[in-house]
Amino acid sequence: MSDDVRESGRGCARPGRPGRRPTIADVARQAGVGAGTVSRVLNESPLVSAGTRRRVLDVMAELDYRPSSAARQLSRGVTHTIGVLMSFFGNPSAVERLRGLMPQLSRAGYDFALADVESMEERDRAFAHLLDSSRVDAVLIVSLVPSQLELDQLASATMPIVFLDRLQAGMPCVATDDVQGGRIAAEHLIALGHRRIAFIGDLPGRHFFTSSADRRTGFLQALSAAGIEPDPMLVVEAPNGRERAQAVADRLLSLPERPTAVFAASDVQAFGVMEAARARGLAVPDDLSVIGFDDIEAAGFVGLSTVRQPLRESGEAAANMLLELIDGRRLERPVVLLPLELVPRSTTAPPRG
Amino acid sequence: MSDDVRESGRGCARPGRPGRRPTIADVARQAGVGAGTVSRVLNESPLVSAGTRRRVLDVMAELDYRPSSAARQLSRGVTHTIGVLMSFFGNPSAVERLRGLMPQLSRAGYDFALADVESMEERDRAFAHLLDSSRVDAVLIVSLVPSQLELDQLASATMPIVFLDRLQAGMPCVATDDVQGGRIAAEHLIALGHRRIAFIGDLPGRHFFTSSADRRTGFLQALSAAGIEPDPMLVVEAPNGRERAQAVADRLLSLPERPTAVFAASDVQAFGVMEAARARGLAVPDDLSVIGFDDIEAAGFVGLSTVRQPLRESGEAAANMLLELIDGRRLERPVVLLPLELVPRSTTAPPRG
DNA sequence: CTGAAAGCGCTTACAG
DNA sequence: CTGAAAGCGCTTACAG
Repeated sequence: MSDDVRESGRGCARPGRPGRRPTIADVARQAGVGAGTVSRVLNESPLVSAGTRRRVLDVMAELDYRPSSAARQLSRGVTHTIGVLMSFFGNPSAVERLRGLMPQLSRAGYDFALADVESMEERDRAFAHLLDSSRVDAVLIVSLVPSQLELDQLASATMPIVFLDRLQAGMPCVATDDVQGGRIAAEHLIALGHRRIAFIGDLPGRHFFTSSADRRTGFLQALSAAGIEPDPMLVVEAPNGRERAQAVADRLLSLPERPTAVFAASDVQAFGVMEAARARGLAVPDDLSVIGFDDIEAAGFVGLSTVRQPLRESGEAAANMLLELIDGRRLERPVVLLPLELVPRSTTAPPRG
Repeated sequence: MSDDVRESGRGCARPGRPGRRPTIADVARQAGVGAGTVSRVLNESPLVSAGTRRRVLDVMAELDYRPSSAARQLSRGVTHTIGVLMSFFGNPSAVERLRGLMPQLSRAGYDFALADVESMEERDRAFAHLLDSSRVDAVLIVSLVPSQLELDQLASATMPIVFLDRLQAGMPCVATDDVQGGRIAAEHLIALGHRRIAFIGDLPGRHFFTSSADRRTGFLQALSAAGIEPDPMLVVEAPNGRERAQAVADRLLSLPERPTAVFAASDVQAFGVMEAARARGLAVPDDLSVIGFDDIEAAGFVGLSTVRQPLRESGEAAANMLLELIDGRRLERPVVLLPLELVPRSTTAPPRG
C-alpha cells in the first residue's frame, strides 16, 4: 500500500491527468493546506509550523513538484537571471572573462541569458530583448562599444547595467587601461634595446572595440618618451585574425629597413607575425622580437611574450558589481581599473649586434 | 503640443506613475481598445483590422511598451529558451560547439539559459533547475555523461532533450566515433613506420567523459590490426591539463626503450608532451612524433598534427535537432555521427633511421 | 473584427 | 501560524 503510493509518485506523471505537471494547488490539496502555506514553505518563511512544513515537503517530494519559474517571476517581479551581451567569438578572451563571472553569480542563484552578438542584426535584437526588465534582473555588456541609439535605450532601462572591458562614462564598469598596456609592451622592447619597432593593431571591426587603438596610443607615447620618432610605415592595422596579421607582417618584414621588433595588439595577431617571420626564415627572437597582448592560453604553449590582462578577475569584479547593484546597494567603486602585467617569455630579446 | 506628447513618451517612465512600466492594459486604454486586441496585435493575429492595428502600434511606440516575457510564458506555456548544460571550461572545444549552436537558434528566436557545471554541486543544481519545463522549451547536454539518477530525472522530464558529444542510448544525440578517432591517429603513426607508440589519455574526471577511453580503444585496435603488441608501459592516463600530461610524458621519455611516437587524447595534452620532449632536448618530429586530438586553434599555431572533430558542425546539427523536436516533429535521424578527419602537420614524421 | 472574462501558477497583504 | 482572495501581465476561447 505505501509501496503503491510511492510507485505512483514516481514515474512520468500523476495518474489521472497525464502530462500535467503538479501545481501549487495540487500540493496544497494533497497536504490539506492552503496554497499560501505551500508558498510559504517554498520561500522558507518562518511563518509555518514545523509539522505543517514537514507534511508539505513530503507531498512536494511525492508529487515531484517543481514551482513554475514563470509564475514566480510574474508575481514577484524578479527573474534571477543576468543578461549577458557579448561577442562570444570575435574575442577569444571573452570566454575567460565568463569563467570569472559565472561561478559567483550562479552560486548566488542566478541564471544567465546569453546573447551572442556577431552581426549588427543580432546586436539590435539582443539589445531590445535584454532590456526587457521582465526578462533579466541586470545586464552585463562585454567589450562592446554602444552606439548613441543604444546608449539612449540603456538610459531608459530600469535594471542595473555594468560594462566589462569598456570604460563607459557614467556607467559602472570594469576595465583595464589599454593605453598603459601599450606603454608596457613598448617599454619592454625599448628596454631590450630596440629602436625600430613596429605596431600591428586590430582594425576596429563591426563592434567598434577601442582597445587596439588605445594600445597604439600607449605604444606611441612610450616611443616618444624614449626619444624615438615612430616610423609611420611601421604602425599599421589589420582586420582581426591571424592570417590578416600575417599578411601585414610579411609586408613589414620585406621593408628595406625592417623592424627589429613587433608589438601586436593581440596574441592572435602576434602568432600571425611569428608565422610571417618563419616563412621568411627569420629567427624569433634573434632576428625579430615579438610581443603580443592578452596572454591567451596558446601564448604559454608557444612561449610568446605578452601583456597579460586579468581576464578571470575582471569577470569576478563584474559579478560583484552586479550583485551589489541588484541588492540596491551603492557601488563604492563604480569604476574598477584592473592592472596589466608584462609577461616576458622567449619571443623577445635584445636586437642582434 | 504634439511635441509635448512625444517628450513625455520618451525618457524613463510615463508621467504619473514613475518607474512603472506600461502594461498591456495601459496600451489598451490609451488606444481605446480591449487588452485582447492589443494582445492580438502583439501576436500578429489576422483578426485585427488594419486601422486598429495601426493605432495600437502607434500607442505601443509612444509608450515604449514591451510585453512582459514572464506573463507571456505563464499564459502560453512556452519560454523560447533553450537550456544548455555544459562544462564550459573543462573542455576547450565546448565553446566552438556553441559557436555552431547559437546563431541558428537565436535566429529562430530562442534564448539560452546556460548552466556551467564544473563541480558536482553545480551539476545537481543545474539538472534540477533546467528540467523545470516552465524555464526552458528544450535542453541540450554537452559532453556530460549522466548518472543513473540523472537519467531518471531526464526520463521524467517533459521537454525534449538532446545530447551533444555523447552517445546516449535511447536519446537523440550528436556525436563522433571516438573509437574510430583513436584508430585514425594510430594508423597515421603506423603508416609513418612507428612501432613503439605511446598513448596518453585523460583520466575520467568528475564529469565522466568517456571520449579518452574510447580513443584508447581505437588506438589499441589499430595496433592489433597492424600486428603490433602494445606495451602496457606505454599506455597511460593523466588527470586533464597540460602540466600533468607533461609530467607523465617525461616519465615515458625517460624509459630505456622510449617510444618514437605519442598519441595524446587531446591537443592540450599533446602540448604537454611537446614540452616534455623539448625539456629533454628531443626534437619533434625527428626524435619523437606527436599527434593530438581536437584540432583546437592553438594546434594550428604550433603545427601540431591532430585528429579534427567537426565541432562547429556538431553544434549546428544539435540546433537542428532541438528545433525539430520543439516543433513536435519526429527526428529522421535521432543519432547523428559526425566524421573525424586526420590533420597531419609538422609534428609527425617517420621515425629516425 | 472586437470586448469581457477566465485562466496560467505563483506571492502577499489581510484578517483571523 | 494559516486560509481566502486579489494581483502579477499576458492569452484565448466565448459570445457577439
